[in-house]
Amino acid sequence: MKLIAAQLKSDAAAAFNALYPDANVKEEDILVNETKPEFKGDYTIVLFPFVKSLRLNPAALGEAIGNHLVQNHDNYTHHETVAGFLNLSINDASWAHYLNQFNLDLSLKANAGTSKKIMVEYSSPNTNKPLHLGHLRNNFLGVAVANILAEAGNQVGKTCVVNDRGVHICKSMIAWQKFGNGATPESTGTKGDHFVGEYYVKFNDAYKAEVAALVADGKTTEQAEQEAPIMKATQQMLVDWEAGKPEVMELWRTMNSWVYKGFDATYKAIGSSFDKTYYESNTYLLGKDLVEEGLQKGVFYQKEDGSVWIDLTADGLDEKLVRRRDGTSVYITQDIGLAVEKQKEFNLDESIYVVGDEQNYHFKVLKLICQKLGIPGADGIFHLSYGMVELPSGKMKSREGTVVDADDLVAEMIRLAGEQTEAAGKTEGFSESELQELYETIGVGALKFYLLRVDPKKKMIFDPKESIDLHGFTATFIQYAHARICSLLARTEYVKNEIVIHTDHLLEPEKQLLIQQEQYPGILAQAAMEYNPSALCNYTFKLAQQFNTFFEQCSIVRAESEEKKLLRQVLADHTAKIIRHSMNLLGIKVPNKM
RNA sequence: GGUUCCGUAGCUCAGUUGGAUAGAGCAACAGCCUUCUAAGCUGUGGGUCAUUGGUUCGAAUCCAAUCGGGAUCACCA
Repeated sequence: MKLIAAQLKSDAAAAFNALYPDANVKEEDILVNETKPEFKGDYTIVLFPFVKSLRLNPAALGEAIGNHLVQNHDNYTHHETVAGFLNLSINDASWAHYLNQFNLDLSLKANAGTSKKIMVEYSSPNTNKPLHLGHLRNNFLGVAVANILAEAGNQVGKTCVVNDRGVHICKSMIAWQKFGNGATPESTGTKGDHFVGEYYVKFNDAYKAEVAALVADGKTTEQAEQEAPIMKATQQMLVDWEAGKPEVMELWRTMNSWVYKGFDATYKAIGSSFDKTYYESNTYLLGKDLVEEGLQKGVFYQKEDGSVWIDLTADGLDEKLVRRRDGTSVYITQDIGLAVEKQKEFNLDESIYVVGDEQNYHFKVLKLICQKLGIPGADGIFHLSYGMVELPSGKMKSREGTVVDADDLVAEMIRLAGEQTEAAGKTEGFSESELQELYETIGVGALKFYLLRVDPKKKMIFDPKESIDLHGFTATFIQYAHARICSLLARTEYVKNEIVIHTDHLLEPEKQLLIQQEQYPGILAQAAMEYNPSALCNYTFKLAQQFNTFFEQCSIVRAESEEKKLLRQVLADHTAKIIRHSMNLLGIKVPNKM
């Protein structure tokens, strides 16, 4: 089935070519907009692009094309050219036809662009501290983008690379050895990732104290930082870990297992899941062979001290180290190795990395090196770069204790959702467990929407006061519209049936809602093409807004006729279906009543 | 300093491959519940689209310069 706007494009192209055979106008040359409310019409064709080549003034051209369309097609009833814009009115029968044909799955499939094999990597936690606000944006983006790409016809997997080794992990291990006295998450009643995070903080406190003491003894700060016993012990532990020393390995496994238990709970609460998890402890040695290979191919070169480099100055970048003097590999080398590994395992057309924009340079380099090495799938590497989340007071800084913890934030949002629901007196008819579910739906939904509604590429400000607002441009607003529709359809005994909807003249709110609904497949395709969930947020909010206007002005209970009643029920039903569909892609639940 | 991203209403953000009088939400103000859920609706005020120049029928959008801000340029990850 063809959407009305798409049909208009092809009809208009045909009209151009019939009237001006030399023009050779293609469908994609034609720009169709929704007609602005102050003008008569539903859709608008922009004439300016053709004015010059056809040597006609806009008014004459609009008149000619408009006449041709109205005379040759039943579905255009009226045209009017205003300053180079050809406004066309669509006849009600066409809208009725669209409504009867409405099938979300079919129309989306018809619009599906690609069918690639895609892997989305996101979340990338460290096992020395709990997830924070920045991780939330990352996770929400990862899930939403994966969902959207899958809906657009691709085969999509989700993966997570856990940073479970390294000096920072050893820090919390050392601190636990020193100060833990055998405490566990169970013994202290603390969530595992928070428990381990506390020892990471304890490490830093102890380290700071040791450094201060050494400086008081007359050492320079630099010396003190190097010689502090706790730091030395940490470095020794890393060496022991790499050597596989049993007691270190056991402590490492135990503490990581605490963290994973904590992460699982967080992921469950925010709806994140993965098809495959990579652990850096397994992948950090990958890529070593590739250095040799690169040397042989002449992609890399060796300096006198033995370190290995790649020269990217011809590509406008710098020289980049890929293997240290001592023969150990660096971060980027592991990433190249992992890219190869992923490719072997999944044979991807596209490998997406959801990673903050502070790593733009890193991923440019990664892709370039992979391409130069001729690694399969290198061209499909795509860094989905997103901006940092900042607070109104500025950046989050762990040193200043301004990092917003993910679990705390989720809990607070749910609590506030409950508080506001009760304050609004909307708890009647719910069981205790239903209420709990509703609060989660509202609280978590609000948080997700708040973080997803901004263009991923842009940095954003997280204003706690604003984020808990459940009015206006929020998930709650959309959820509320959905709940209203559900209760409305139940109350007015909506029975879907096959009768032809005879629309006697559509009212403005009805038509506006229709036009809005018709945009959905295009918006979804755009969101997939741009890897941009915020396009869905903006659209869905606009749709809900449009519905609310319609809801105020077009009564179903007191509809003028049975046809009108059914028409409005169908419009409401379709609105709810689109809301459910799009919110589901965003990872946001919608309640049937609230 | 090199590279790169950004600058739109008091605040947070939209603004399609350049198109009509630059739009939402929040905040402020004024209305609307004996009628389908008021977490809603309607209305008012609020703009040098950082600045200057250029490209053209037409610029928030493209180009250049300037000002202001962020990120990055580790034998860290």
